[in-house]
Amino acid sequence: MERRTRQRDAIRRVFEDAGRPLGPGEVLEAGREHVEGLGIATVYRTIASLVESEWLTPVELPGEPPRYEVAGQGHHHHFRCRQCARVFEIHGCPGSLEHLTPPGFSLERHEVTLYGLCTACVG
Amino acid sequence: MERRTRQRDAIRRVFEDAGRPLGPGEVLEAGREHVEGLGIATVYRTIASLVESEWLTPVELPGEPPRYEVAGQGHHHHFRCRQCARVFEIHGCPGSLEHLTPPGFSLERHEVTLYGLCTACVG
DNA sequence: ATAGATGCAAAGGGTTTGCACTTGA
DNA sequence: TCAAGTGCAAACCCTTTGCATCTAT
Repeated sequence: MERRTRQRDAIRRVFEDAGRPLGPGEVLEAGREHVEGLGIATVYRTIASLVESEWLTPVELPGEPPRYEVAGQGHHHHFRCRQCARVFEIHGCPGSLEHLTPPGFSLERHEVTLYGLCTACVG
Repeated sequence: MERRTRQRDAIRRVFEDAGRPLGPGEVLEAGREHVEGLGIATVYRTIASLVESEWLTPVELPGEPPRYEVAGQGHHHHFRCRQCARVFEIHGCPGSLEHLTPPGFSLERHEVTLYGLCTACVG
């Protein structure tokens, strides 16, 4: 992926405007407002290319298909609202979890997902 | 699912012997050592039934199809080996993660997954 | 005897790929 | 110009479902 196309521009725009992790279906829907007739295959291929070039980062939550967010935000975790299903970034980390690692195992990284209600849904 | 069958017995046996979360493919493979010709559809149907009756609990890790483990083990987390892809139970928990929760959000539960190498793969 | 359970094969749903057409440089 | 990029449709992979057969009770 080297050329600049309407489709690629639209897809990047969609992620920048969203400011939260998006799935391929959401990208297709939003992208079609910029490029009529945008195809799902192009969305998948462009996402794969943007992940490859590290412009996007995959966001994988348990039991859900992958979402993607703009890369370069450093180590962080996510909070998923059980009411509206939106995913938010959490700027904080429980820190080293070495003390949970079984003897003889080697810890390399961790994932933490919080669940509950977001501000909008707590009311 | 009410009747006792060779297939159902074999599948429960497989989970009890494994002592770790298994996916449908692993269950099929191991189950065929007890019941020749065991079908994948039976595995899926039996797992669904055992989850329904709360004998099994789904284990969902980020970006992977669900595994299942014998229920009733209380709150715990998992460690996934990046080498052999097996998943192990961790008996421990970082504790309350309230301090990571954004203001105005309500925390209900959390998931933690550790990644690295298991004892067998560290060597 | 008979309703539940099984195995096969076909159907689904989301993702990937092949291919001819379009388009950016 | 002409290879990269796109859209369509078919292929894929894993999971679910329909249906005839088998079997536990």
